[in-house]
Amino acid sequence: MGFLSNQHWVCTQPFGWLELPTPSGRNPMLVCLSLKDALTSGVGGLNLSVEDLQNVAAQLLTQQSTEKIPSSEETGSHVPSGQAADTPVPRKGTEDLGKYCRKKSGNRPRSAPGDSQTEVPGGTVVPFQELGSTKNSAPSNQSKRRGGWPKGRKRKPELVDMRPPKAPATGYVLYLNEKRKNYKDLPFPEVTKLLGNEWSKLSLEDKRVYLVQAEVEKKRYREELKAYRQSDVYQSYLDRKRNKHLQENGTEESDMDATDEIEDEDNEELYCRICDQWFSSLHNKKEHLYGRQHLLVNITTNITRTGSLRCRHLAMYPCQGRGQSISGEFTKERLAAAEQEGGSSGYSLSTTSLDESSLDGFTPPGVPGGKTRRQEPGACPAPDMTDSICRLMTTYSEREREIRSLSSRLEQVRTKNAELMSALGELLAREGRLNAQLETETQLEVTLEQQLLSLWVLPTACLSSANTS
DNA sequence: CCGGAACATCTGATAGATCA
DNA sequence: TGATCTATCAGATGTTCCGG
Repeated sequence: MGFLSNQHWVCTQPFGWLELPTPSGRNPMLVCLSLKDALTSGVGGLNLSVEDLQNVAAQLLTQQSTEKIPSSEETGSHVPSGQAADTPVPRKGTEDLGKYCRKKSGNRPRSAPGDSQTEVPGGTVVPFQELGSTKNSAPSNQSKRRGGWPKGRKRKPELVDMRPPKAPATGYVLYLNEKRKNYKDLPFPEVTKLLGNEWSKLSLEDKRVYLVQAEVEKKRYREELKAYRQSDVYQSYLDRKRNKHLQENGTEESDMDATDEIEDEDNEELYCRICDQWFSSLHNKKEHLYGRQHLLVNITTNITRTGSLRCRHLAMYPCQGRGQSISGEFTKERLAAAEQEGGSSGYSLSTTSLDESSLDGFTPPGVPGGKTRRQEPGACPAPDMTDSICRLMTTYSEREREIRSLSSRLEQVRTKNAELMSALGELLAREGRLNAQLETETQLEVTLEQQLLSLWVLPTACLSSANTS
């Protein structure tokens, strides 16, 4: 959603506040616009110039980089005054939302899709509770306390002969393990906070090392789990359990657990071609598709192709979209449909979502079947648009470099500032000490002068008495 | 379908249960 | 009774499951 300010359109989704220059002559009314819409509904459809599009992208970049810099207040904000000055509700699909939810509810939120790791199912699905972990056997109303072993807990696992395989560590955990050594003197929660912060600031490229390791871990786990489930020990345990359930409830319990799905999970449906990531469920993948990370990857990796396709489209149908509502919501259904389409046609979601698919609803008069347009041969090259896209990309990278160098400069200045402040503190302390010393010595001087004076009194008295005698 | 709860990973200290 | 074992706690991230 967005609104029209004096000079700018301000929109909040999907990247937060985003300012667009107000096109001249546009009716100043409430306008619903997201960046995705701006991009997907076409420059022509929005009546936006190429410069406008560049502005949008530049702002997107700035905002993206701003979020990477810790002290965002110093880099300026797109949030209008009075808006969310204290604790704004983070957007869905961002890591901040996770922190917000945790803070608010004191509980753990769902994963942030944008930060999804390449997790594959089977991670924590062993029937742990039933098999032996005693964690869940604790009374639910038991108040939390530090340490100790609550009464009523079982001490030994039911399956002592064979333990289920250890669940695989995620990329984040692997990162924690490696970096934790560097902070041995800090308490555990402090280190976790620190490293959690670092992890969320890490680029995808930097995370990749750990994610790959996590993937190996996961494969190991899946193999071990499979072996575990096929073991005699486990089978006999299942039999015992089934019999027990039969005796207690009169019905046979299904021994199906999540590990049964292991064989089926290597499924293309769970793979995101754009981000090269696997997901453990369609649900997780869907969450990822709506997330910022996915969209940003889309934009950066496909904008060139998108530009050429779009300009081809616009060149063919120059009037398309003019005067249309720009509030076209980029619905989840459309995203999902676009992704499906991408799967079947070889196009990625990004390609479809950012160009053709989003225009499908705008079939120009007299052109039946919008989708057939994209196969239209002999489209015009529209070189000016391509140039603009190239310029946009250049601006993109220049801004990023600039922001990076400014960030590092800021860091240096801060360090220097801290050093100066510390030196100033020392000097002030020294000044205080010297002042105190001066005062002491002044007092001493006065005392000495008095003593000297009193010493002079005796000889003078003696001399005067001798003279008189 | 969505949101929330539960639980997994990591380390190390600690308290309480259990066993010889 | 002492030694040993194990849950719990801290915080962050990620996954899975379940109920509305």
